Amino acid sequence: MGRAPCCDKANVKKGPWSPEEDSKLKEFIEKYGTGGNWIALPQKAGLKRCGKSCRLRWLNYLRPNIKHGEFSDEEDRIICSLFASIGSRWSVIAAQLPGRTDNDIKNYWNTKLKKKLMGMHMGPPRPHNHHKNLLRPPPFPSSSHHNYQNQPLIPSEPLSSLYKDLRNYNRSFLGFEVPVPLPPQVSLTSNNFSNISTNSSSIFQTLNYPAGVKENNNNNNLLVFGSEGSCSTSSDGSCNNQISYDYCSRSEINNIKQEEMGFDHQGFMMLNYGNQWTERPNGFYFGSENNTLEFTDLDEDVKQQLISTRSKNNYNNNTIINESSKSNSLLFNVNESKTEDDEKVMYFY
DNA sequence: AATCTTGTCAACCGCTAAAAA
DNA sequence: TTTTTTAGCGGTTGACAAGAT
Repeated sequence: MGRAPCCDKANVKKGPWSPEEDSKLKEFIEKYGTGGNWIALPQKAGLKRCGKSCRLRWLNYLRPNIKHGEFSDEEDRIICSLFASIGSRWSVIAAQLPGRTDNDIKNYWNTKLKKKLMGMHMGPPRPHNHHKNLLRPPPFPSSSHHNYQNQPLIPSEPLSSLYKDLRNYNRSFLGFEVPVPLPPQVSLTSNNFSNISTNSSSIFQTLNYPAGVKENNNNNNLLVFGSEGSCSTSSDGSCNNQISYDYCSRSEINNIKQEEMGFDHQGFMMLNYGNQWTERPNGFYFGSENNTLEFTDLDEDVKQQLISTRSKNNYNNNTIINESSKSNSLLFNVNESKTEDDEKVMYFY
């Protein structure tokens, strides 16, 4: 037989914590610690709460050195960089931000940061009926009681050439062209993945270049970051918002059709140019020139996590790789570059 | 002023891997 | 070895606040 049940589910309090409960929990843990056993703790501390609830309350709110309030630009940058590289692994991201909890970062990303980035790339609404049949409202947030139907999701001028191309395919695409130089001589397999940490300084680049990508110095790559626009709508009207990205060459884009992609896209973008978050010629930017997240700056355990995640994947040519089986995680749609003459284009949806 | 819409965030839910019996 | 629970994680909910109409 297994363990005894943790608590009498019918007899535990739920909902917001009172100040009295908070002080009971805080005092108990400060005096006796958790003892590595959250299940036994509430009874010992005189709380009618589930151990799980106590743990969450302590970790997210009561424990010392928790930072509340505004996130700094530096924190924004780290969150965005890591999210771009590893997706919604909030605990890993939180490990890089002392005093911040995974819950906090998750909430911040979902309610503010995502929109903040979006806002940087969305200009004023176009004239009435312009591209009426093409543009869609933003797909997030997923919460069913929100209604974004009337908000514009239209890029600033000039539209990227890619966007114009894709109009021909009647796709709902919002993206921007950005020069993203490829690192020199990236030629990866799952076996030598770890080698790249010495070749490429930015984790953004380090983790995104698929196997077989060759050197490219024309600085004409595209990185787009955002949400899936096809937005499978459930019965209650909510959307599943999947952040994902694509990598492919421009010649592939010119031939691509919506059905072949499997989904259409709406996106916003962050980019990394010359190993730095940098300004785009038309004026929008994220981060600053001397303010980049280096792979080598990361904790060893984070590096290992990133590497092991990547190593699990199969890098055969022209395969679609799911980075994680969990919902709302990054979806890798990796297409091998065809020739060295192709312009390499990286999309980040 | 009343009502409706949208934003925020603490807390809960459900899943998975690991641990315990 | 099998069964059951726990710990930890990420996704989602819902109460409340703030803003818009």
